[in-house]
Amino acid sequence: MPELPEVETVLRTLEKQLQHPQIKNARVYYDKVIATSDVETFISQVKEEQIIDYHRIGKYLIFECTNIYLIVHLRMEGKFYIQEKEEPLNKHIHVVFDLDNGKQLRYHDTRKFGRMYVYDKSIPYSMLEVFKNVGYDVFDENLDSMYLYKQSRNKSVTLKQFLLDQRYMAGVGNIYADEICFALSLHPKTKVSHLSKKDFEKLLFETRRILSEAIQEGGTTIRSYTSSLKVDGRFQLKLKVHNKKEELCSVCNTPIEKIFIGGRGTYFCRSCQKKK
DNA sequence: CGCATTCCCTGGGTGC
DNA sequence: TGCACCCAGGGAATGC
Repeated sequence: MPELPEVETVLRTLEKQLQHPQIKNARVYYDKVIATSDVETFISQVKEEQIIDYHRIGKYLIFECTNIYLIVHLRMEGKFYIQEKEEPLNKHIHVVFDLDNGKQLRYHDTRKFGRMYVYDKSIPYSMLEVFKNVGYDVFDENLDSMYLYKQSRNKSVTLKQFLLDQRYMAGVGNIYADEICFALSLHPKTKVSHLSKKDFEKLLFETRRILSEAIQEGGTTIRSYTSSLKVDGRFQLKLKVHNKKEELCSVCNTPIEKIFIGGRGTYFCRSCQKKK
C-alpha cells in the first residue's frame, strides 16, 4: 500500500523514465477510476497534453501538463507500468496512455481503489478541490511542530488516528504510523491531546527521519522498468513493529502485539511504548 | 459537530 | 481440489 515514500519513489522513477512525453491518446477500461468526469471527457482532456513537471502532496501524484493537472491517488494497490504497445494487456490494467515516444503508460490496480482527477490549471494545484481535506505534505517547509500541536488541542483521537489523518499532515499511512509511534516510545492509543509541544517537535522530526530513510530504501530497490514499474522497496527490512505480531521487539525482546485502533491493524511493543 | 461505522474491491488465506 | 467465508485498508459517505 503506497504511502508517501512509495509514492515519491514512483514519482521520481516516472520522471526519470518518462521525462516530458506528450499524451497522444488514452483508453479507460474501468470507468470508476476517473473521479472528475466521464471517460469521454477525461480522454479529451488528456489528449495532446504534455507532462511538463512532476509534483506530490501526501500520497497524491500530480502530473503537471501544458493546460491541465492530472492527479492520481494509488490507494491500496495502484501501480504504473511503462510498456510497449505490443505487450498484452493484463486484466487489472484500467487506464492506458499512448505516449509520443511510442510506449504506453499503463495504470494497474487490482482492487480498483485508486482514482484519477483532471483539473484546468487556473489555480495553483494545492488549492484544488481534491486537496480540500489534505493538509501540509510531511516535507512541506511551511509545516512546523507548533502547527501540529495546535491542531491536536481539544481532539479526542489517539496518536495513531492523528498520524493517519491527512488533514493536518499528509503522507503517513498505516505502516509508518506504527513506526513513528515506536520511534516516539508512545503507545499508539495515547490521546494526542496529552502530547506536549516538545513531543510534537520530536514527532515531526521522527516522521521526517523515518520517511526520508524509507525514500532512500525505496530508491535503491526499484526493479527494472523495461517490463514493469513496480515499487518493491527494502523498507520492510527496517520496520521495527509493523506486521511483526509475536515477533520480539528489537530493543527489549518483548513480543510485539497487534491491536485495532479505528479499525486499523496496529502493531506496538507494550514495554517500549507507554501511554502518556 | 464529531466520532464511529460502512462501503468500495479482489486475491490470498483459512476451515471444512 | 473445491467451495464458502473472511480479511487487508485510504478515504468518502453515511449513521448516530
